Amino acid sequence: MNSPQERNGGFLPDQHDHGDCVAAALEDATAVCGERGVRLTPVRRRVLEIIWEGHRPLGAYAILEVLSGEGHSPAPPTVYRALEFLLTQGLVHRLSSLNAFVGCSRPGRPHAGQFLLCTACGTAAELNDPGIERAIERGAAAEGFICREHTVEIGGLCPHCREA
Amino acid sequence: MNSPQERNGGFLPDQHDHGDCVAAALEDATAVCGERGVRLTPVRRRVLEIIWEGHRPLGAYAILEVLSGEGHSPAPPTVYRALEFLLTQGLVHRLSSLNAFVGCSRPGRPHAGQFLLCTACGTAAELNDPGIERAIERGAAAEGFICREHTVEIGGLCPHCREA
DNA sequence: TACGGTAATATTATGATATTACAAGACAGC
DNA sequence: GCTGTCTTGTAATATCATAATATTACCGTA
Repeated sequence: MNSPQERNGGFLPDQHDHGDCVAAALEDATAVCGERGVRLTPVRRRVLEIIWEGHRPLGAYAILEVLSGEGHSPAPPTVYRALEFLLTQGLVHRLSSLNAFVGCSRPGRPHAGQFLLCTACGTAAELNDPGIERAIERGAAAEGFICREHTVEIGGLCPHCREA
Repeated sequence: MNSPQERNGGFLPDQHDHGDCVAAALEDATAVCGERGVRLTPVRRRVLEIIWEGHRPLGAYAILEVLSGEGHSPAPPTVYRALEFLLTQGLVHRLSSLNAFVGCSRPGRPHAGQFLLCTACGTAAELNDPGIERAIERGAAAEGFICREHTVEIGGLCPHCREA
């Protein structure tokens, strides 16, 4: 298995073995939580799994709906709490331009990341591009601004959809 | 007066003549709308003015509240419609990380921009930094992604607040 | 196995943001 | 002044998120 730091955050072929993605993500999450002594409870684990079931960002209420179809119908705060936990642990990212959540492809330590969002098929890819980070840092510094966090979300067409 | 392309989007001194900012923004907006044959109606003009009354992003319901204090109490759709018009004409920007709107310091043609958002005082500055845009373009291209639009919102401390 | 402490979840309600659908009014061009 | 179009008003509702409080599960201790 890949270490958490190396997992592919890019666009994958349609036919990739997605079960592996989910399994690897859960394995990483279990490891990370274990190291930190925090608990990946059933709700948290299931929410993470639901998010990983597609490579596309999912809204909190979509997650809620999946859970409701499983005999277990939590109220919004339960899902939001699970999401908050996963965000804090750096296991998922929140995309503010979509009000949605996506699995982190490089769990281990919280980080900002940059996201490519395909407007045609809805899939997302995560970058952690030092060039972008440097450019932002430099642009901010030129205004005398101290950068603490950033949101970078790029809409467009993924490699699969650009052809269609 | 500055041309629309040249207006300062950065952090201004506290004591700058803010009346001039507002006046200039409205003048630009009037010119831009005139050229395009679209109507800067009283509601639209007033919403733009309210947004420009501070250099900090304002939520739709905050705008609504200001309007309500003026004897004129429109419902949310009126404000959202005015905002949509202003967005379309490139006169304001929407900041998704804040669910708020801020005046565009470079009206004339719609563009994405990058935003520095001070978490201490709430002011915003607009960049249009070719370095950031190039870095994003390059990062996206490396994944085979065609970039159509981007959201870049940077949280941190503005020059005034970094000292306090 | 009872106890107390802590973390997690459930429940209820509400706040905040945004949109839909349709009716009524204002305006420009003829 | 008509006529068609653009704009605004109005009511209802959808969507996203959190507050406040209560309850339950789990853990260590004895």
